[in-house]
Amino acid sequence: MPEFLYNGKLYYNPVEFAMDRLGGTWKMPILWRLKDKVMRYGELKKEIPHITHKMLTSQLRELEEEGFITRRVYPVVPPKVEYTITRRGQRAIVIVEAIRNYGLELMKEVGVERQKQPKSRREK
Amino acid sequence: MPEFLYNGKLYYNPVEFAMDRLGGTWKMPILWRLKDKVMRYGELKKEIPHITHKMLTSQLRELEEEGFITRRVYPVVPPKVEYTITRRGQRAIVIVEAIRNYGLELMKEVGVERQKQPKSRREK
DNA sequence: CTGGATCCGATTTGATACTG
DNA sequence: CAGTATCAAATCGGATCCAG
Repeated sequence: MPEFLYNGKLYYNPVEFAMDRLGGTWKMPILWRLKDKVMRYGELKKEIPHITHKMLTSQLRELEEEGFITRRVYPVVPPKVEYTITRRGQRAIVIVEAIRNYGLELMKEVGVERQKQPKSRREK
Repeated sequence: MPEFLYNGKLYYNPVEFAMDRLGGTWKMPILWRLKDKVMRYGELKKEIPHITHKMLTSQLRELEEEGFITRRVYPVVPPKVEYTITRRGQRAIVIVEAIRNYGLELMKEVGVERQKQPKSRREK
């Protein structure tokens, strides 16, 4: 069994190492949004409705630290910050996509019902 | 944004759905061990040295509930229980393998050092 | 040998208030 | 608009004990 240290943390296998970087509820959804476009903080917040402010900022920080996205601050007021996916992030998208497709497959298999949005009351 | 209920829990996207079933520190390593062989509880425990009793049993239960493995009890004393991967589990292995390879790639990229095992003191 | 139950500390997350 | 700080709630994980 491989076993190694990285940034002071002990990992037992490559899966754990990868999941420590991409896992959790929000990192992959965030990366997915940045897949093919630059986005501002507020745009991400709108497109991922249930994420809290705290989680969005903390997950963006971690993704940045690990080199999956870059953060660009424009020195204007009010502040403007753009997030862009990096080459490493693009590589991760391949995995996210595989997991996403697998999730869809699994949902079909177990018969998950998509929530119907009432016609005249769409999510804001 | 899709959004759906399954077993009383709310999910926001397919990635989250998949990760809820395969995520966590131990589920993929367990599945990985069962990839091509039937194993008893004690064998799994030995091959995944750092997992605790509690985590191994709880993760095996969840994998079973979600249909990734089957549990076969032999009515003997002392008890003998075998765990086998299912077709659904085999399908998941494809994903585990993708993540595993990605993890290895990432480790190389960031320069993770594998722990060298001293020649005469191998892990038991 | 396998596994359930309990206790308890550590870690994660959410809500809220405050800032330039 | 974007971000930080703080506190409380919830979840997770490890250690331990008991049981068939």
